[in-house]
Amino acid sequence: MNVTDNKPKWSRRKDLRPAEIIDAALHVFTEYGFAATKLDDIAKRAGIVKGTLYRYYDTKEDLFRAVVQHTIEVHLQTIQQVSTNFQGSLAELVPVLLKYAATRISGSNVPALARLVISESHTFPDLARIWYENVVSHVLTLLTDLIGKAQARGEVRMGDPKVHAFSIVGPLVLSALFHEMFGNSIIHAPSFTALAEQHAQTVLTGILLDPVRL
Amino acid sequence: MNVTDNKPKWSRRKDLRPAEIIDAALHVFTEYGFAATKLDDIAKRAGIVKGTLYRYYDTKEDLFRAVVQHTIEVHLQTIQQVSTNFQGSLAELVPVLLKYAATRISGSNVPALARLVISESHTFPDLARIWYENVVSHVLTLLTDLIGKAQARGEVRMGDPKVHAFSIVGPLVLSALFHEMFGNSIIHAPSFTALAEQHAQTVLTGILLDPVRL
Amino acid sequence: MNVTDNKPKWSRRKDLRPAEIIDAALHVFTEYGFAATKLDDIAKRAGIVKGTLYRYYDTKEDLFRAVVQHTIEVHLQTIQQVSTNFQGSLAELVPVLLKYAATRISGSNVPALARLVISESHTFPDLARIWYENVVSHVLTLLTDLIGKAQARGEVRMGDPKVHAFSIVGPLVLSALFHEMFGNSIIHAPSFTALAEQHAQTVLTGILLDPVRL
Amino acid sequence: MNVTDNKPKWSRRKDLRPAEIIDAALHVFTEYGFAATKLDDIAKRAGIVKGTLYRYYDTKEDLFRAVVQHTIEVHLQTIQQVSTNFQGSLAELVPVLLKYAATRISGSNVPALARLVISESHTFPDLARIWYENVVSHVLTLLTDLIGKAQARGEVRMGDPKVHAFSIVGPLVLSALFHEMFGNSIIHAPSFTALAEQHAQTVLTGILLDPVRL
DNA sequence: CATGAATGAGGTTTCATTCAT
DNA sequence: AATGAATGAAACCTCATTCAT
Repeated sequence: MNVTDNKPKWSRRKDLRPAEIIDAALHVFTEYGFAATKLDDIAKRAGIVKGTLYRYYDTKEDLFRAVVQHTIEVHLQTIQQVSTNFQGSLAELVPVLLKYAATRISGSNVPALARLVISESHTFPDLARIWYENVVSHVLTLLTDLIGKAQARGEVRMGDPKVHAFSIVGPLVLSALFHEMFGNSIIHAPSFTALAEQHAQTVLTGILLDPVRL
Repeated sequence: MNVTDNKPKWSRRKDLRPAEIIDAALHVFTEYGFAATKLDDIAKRAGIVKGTLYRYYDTKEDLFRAVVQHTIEVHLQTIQQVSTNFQGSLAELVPVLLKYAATRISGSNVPALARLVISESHTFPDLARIWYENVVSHVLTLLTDLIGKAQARGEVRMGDPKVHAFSIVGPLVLSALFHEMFGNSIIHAPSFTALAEQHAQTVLTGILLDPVRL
Repeated sequence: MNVTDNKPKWSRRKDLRPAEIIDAALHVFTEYGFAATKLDDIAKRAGIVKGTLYRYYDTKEDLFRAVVQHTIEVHLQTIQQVSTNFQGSLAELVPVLLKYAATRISGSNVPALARLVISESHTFPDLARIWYENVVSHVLTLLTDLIGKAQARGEVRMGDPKVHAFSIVGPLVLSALFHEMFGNSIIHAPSFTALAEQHAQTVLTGILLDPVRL
Repeated sequence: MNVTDNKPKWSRRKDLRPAEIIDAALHVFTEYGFAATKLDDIAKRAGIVKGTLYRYYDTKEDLFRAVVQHTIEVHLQTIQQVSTNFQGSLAELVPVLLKYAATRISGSNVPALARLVISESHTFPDLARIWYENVVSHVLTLLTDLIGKAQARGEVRMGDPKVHAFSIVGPLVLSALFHEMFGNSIIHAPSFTALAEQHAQTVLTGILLDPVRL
């Protein structure tokens, strides 16, 4: 409501924080996980020495939290723009959203960050919650709202809107997980865009009551 | 003090130890991840001392591999039975399979193990491959084969069978991931069984050419 | 308590540390041997803590090699000076060389180092080779060259020059070994200088064809 | 003097002690040294398990002492026979003794044992003393006695008989040390027998006042 | 501010020794 | 008498953190 208070409270002085450190740390943390990451490696990658890290972050844990929160924050803007600006029916949104997500996922660090948050969700449950509240819930709320309205208009089959939302995004998440775990060389998972297109048609056919025009 | 207090300091249980160690190690590894797990904790949980671990596993890494492989092997039997014994159409299989998976997932350690393999897939790519070959590929192959045959009979819409398979199982995997990451207390994700039922109808409607009877 | 007690916990002495560590390590290694030496003892003797050792040497083995090589290098200069500068006949060299060696041996760490290299020659054959090439072969080559020339001039009896060299230095080496093994308290081995003098006369008489002037 | 008390007091129940253990232990101890030797390796080599060793020796140290003492004891008989039976002049003894020693050294475990005793002489000074009293002193006493008598008869030059003894045996000891440290492959040390023969002539020429007949 | 030498707690691993079988 | 599973006390080594420079 307050114009000056629409940013999440976990956002911190990003102005002073050298982006090099966050970048380096994100890379190393996603590569090795929290416990196996050495501050020396982060420092080396950031072009500084270990001791200098302590000018910016008091502990390894602080740095880790900052990395996750900062990276989320960056993507948060995109998510919020999409979710607030979009005005349209579910049938219009789903293909666009899946396609958009598919193109954004390729080459981004979102899947790697997601894997990191998954990995450390037991050790850092607060980060899991931040991830949920700032990333997951936005997408789910956008979808469930649309689904609920469409159900009220008689356009979408009955059923838990949340389940429908899972039906929509689940396959794409699974695909991202595949690429993260097995890479491109090990298995032949469907490409993000191919999956987005085909699954959009499938799931819309599955949930719309009158999917004639798809 | 007590004359009858002649209980031994320890007992020899060579045959039972491995299972007890694997159990304890699975618990601690899934709780803390590979790097943050202390062998002392595993030993304590297994009711032995640290040194005894080394009679059974040469290194921490060996123990970790044994835990993952052993746990996979246990579930492998179930997976193979289901995938080899099932004979039926896709329309019959999907609801049964999703429901079966949903009930098996609850209270099992499969999601925790999956999370562990996801977490360590960069550090132990060979384990990721084992997971893929023994768990993932069985399910995918079962589904893509059925889908391909159904497409040949004109029962299922065209499209990459692998994408269809992702459309089928993706939401359930996402649901399991939710419960692993956020637990039951933090968010209200749909229950496994509710999701399985509703999504089965959705996805079958979405891919079958003549889903009248669903 | 004391207001003026602001002495630092430690000081940085990067340039001095290696020598101090080598000194301490040489002492402890020669006292206990490689395997029985504890890095804690070396660190304590060097006035640092165990972890600091690893800023300078990656492993215990690396430190050991450095100790041996460094100590050899120090004495190498002396050996090379003597062997290259000396110009004279065998009859002149032998008494001087033995006497010089006898005085240098007393109170030096050469016998202790030799004992160490002997002890670990099976575990570190490369160090045995370094010892041979840098210490032993210099002396042997110097002697065998002189002996060969003297034989060519008809001054020295026929026979393998290498055996003659052994005849010259063997007793002094044995004497050093005695002092290392049994110390001064246990047995009454001849003093280095007495042995050097008497044996020089003996061996020269033994190998020279015309030892009138001895 | 007492007929029933002419064996050294450190000789222990060799009757009950399995020779296999001593043999195995001697091999492993001489290969790795005391500290780096694992009882498991000794046991494996002896065809038993580690626990069984403790039926015969209370500690690793006890076993080590037994190995050294037993091996010394075996060679002691030879030494005593030679030193007590030999009756002759120094000029007769030296070539025979050196040649005999040279042939016995090749292929025997005496040099290896000597290296072991040298290595551990700081850790086990009592064993160094046993070695001295039972091996070294016998040879030295034999030689110094003969030298002293020969000097009294005017056959041998003046000088400390002990130094003369060192002049006699030093080169052979050095040669044995060479073979132990560097092996046959690394360097070309003189053969034991060649050295024994040539050095015998050298040293006798060196110390005899009238070495015409050599 | 930045550096990097130094710390010290803690982890994995080894192995002599014990003891139930 | 023999076994070998189990112990537990170190040992080597790592690395987040501190602090003199």
